[in-house]
Amino acid sequence: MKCVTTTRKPNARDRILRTAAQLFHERGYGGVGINEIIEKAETAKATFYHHFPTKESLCEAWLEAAHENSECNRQKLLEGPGTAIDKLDLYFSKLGEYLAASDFRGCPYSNTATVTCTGGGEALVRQVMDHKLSIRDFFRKLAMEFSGSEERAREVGDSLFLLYSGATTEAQNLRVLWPVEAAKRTARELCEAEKCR
Amino acid sequence: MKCVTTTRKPNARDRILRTAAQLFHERGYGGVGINEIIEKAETAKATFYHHFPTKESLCEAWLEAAHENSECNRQKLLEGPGTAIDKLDLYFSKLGEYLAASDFRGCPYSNTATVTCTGGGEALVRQVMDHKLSIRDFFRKLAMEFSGSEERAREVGDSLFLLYSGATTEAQNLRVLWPVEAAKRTARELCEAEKCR
DNA sequence: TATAATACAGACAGGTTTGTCTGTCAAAGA
DNA sequence: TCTTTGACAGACAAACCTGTCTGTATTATA
Repeated sequence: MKCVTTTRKPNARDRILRTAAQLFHERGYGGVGINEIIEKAETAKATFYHHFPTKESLCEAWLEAAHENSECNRQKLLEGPGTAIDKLDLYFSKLGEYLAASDFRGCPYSNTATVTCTGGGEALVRQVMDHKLSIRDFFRKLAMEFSGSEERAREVGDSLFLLYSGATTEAQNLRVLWPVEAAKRTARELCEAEKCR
Repeated sequence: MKCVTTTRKPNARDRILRTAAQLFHERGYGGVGINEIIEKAETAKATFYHHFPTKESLCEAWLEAAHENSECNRQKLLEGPGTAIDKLDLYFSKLGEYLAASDFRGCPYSNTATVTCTGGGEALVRQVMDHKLSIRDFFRKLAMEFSGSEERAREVGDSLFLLYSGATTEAQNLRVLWPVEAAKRTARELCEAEKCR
């Protein structure tokens, strides 16, 4: 029943998903068509629609895979060594590397949300929200390390979350890295101010 | 030569620009076609292309008009009464009202930038940058009021700018107002921390 | 060996998009 | 009065888009 181990060609579904991930990230969900995806993935249209009922379902699969990956990275960072400030520093450094490497394409979720706001896509909207709230939670957990109360940690976590989001957005708009550096610095200042509260 | 005073019908160009502004803001540049614009503006396609050589030029005109308006508002706020903290509070309050009133459509410039990243549009990219840098400057000027040095004002201004951007982005993604409230609170904390530095 | 699943190729439908073009009409100014 | 200008109507082209469909080939498993 399930398509478990049985595949004889290099797996068309994976090729499609990988190709779509790259193209969607580079040019956005609306900027890439099915035809280009299947062409670059070297597959047939019938094969595509065998694995994905619609283009939107491909988008969902892409965002879901990306979300699992990013959440795993945040989890590893949380569980790793170092203080919260160290981890924040590392997180923003990695963010800068990621943005520069992807030619300042910004956050795939935010970018997708701006395109799919109209025309149904309720599942996509939900996915974007879940991802964002997961990142918000990550910063909240970090803030727990140095904030007095849980309530205060929520506040500080939200501050860090906004700095992260703003840095990502404006690095994309301005195609520069200073927003990430500014966010990193502000985050550090925020944490230090919090410790002597 | 110039189209100065002479118009006999209620001015088709204005109608097109006004209609486009509304539709672009509601559904994004890529989500609205020429046909819908001219239909809702009750004009003809030939008239449209008489005033705007391309769809992109219409987008430029839209963003330019919006930029002038928003810059004027910021200037008035800067010149108005009250402390910098008062002005920041007011600014974020107005931002929340704006986002809620426009059904959390976020920043038109950022939204446009995600769509037009590919396919030329060098002028549009420049317009987005100019707008963003103008807002950055606004926060920098506010920070000058309570920051010790000009250098420090630049840093604090950037922090505020990122909070603003993050709040706008995440209010759009999550369709809620708390990011704006969190940004307002963090901005206030930042200012107060700066004063006793 | 037979079956079922996966893959391929590519035509096709029906819709959208931007932009061009032809031609008519009304009114302001020379 | 005549010319110019802006506006109107709408057909049309050419390119895209998503999704359907027919038909064939390969291969693992029952």
